[in-house]
Amino acid sequence: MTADISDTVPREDYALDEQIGFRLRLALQRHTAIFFAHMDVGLTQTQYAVLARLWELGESSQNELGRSAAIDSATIWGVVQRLQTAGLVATKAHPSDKRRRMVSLTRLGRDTVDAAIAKGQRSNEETLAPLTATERKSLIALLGKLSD
Amino acid sequence: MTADISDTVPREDYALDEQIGFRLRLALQRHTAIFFAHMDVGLTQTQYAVLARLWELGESSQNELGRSAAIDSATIWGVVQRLQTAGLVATKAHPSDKRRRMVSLTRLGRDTVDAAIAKGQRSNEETLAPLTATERKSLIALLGKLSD
DNA sequence: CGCATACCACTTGTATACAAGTTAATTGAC
DNA sequence: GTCAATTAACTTGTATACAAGTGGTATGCG
Repeated sequence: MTADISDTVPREDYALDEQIGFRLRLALQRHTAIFFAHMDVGLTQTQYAVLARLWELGESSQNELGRSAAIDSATIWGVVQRLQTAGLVATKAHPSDKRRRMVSLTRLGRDTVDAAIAKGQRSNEETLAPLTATERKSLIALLGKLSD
Repeated sequence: MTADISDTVPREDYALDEQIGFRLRLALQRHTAIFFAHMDVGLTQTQYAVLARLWELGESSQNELGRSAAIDSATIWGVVQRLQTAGLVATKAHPSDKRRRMVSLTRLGRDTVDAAIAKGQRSNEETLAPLTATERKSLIALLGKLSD
């Protein structure tokens, strides 16, 4: 009669600090602070992601754009609104599909994202600064496995 | 006269998909979905983190509790309010420091967190399922290096 | 063709997240 | 002991994030 090993493991050690959700939140939190410090143009990470995708994709519908940046349709609506108010994107009706709202970069949006991408890369570098090149690749790969 | 190598790297490859912030957001997003699927008691990740810390720390002041779970004072206020409304925590004045609001688990809160910790661990397992045991340790360690 | 199904934009409601600032209480330097 | 600096709780405002649902539009299948 041996006790189940699980009875001997102090549960409190695993309640929070070793949980992936908490660790991810801490890491993202630190990156968020670094990102804002670099992004003097006033873009949030979400807005940056949308502009970067738009820069890659060219014109696309609002929901399609949201999906490509992992932003649901309720959230992308507000993001596009604010980017439009800021003059960074323009919207127009789709020529044949009346449901679709096509979003594209304005000239100002292109200039902004041109500068922002360099800043995004620098914040990326700073966030990853504690890691070696090998560790960075490893981390990116492991995160990729989690969300693919 | 050779061109700078940086001029030849296609910038778009690094605009978003290879950036740590975006990867962290995707991974956390997937974990959030898994967490909610397991957490049938209606706790959010933040509420879970606060209850788990309270369970570890015992009674503590509101801001102290927030700091221990990496939640700023504006956010912890609302979290504690909602937990109190749900009857999971109780608050009282600090005996000597009139500024402090002491937060503690109620009996219901203890029972809830007892059950929730097991669910949190299962969601942790499911999120990490794509990784081997070695990879899991590696990921946790790398994330730790980013936010320590 | 006609209709069930799916999709798009949008809305509502709840819950973080964080900057910036207010008020009351405490503390440390002198 | 006094006062400047700090801290705790709270407030306001902005920006995600996501569930759930609405209404208009498109589409595929019988």
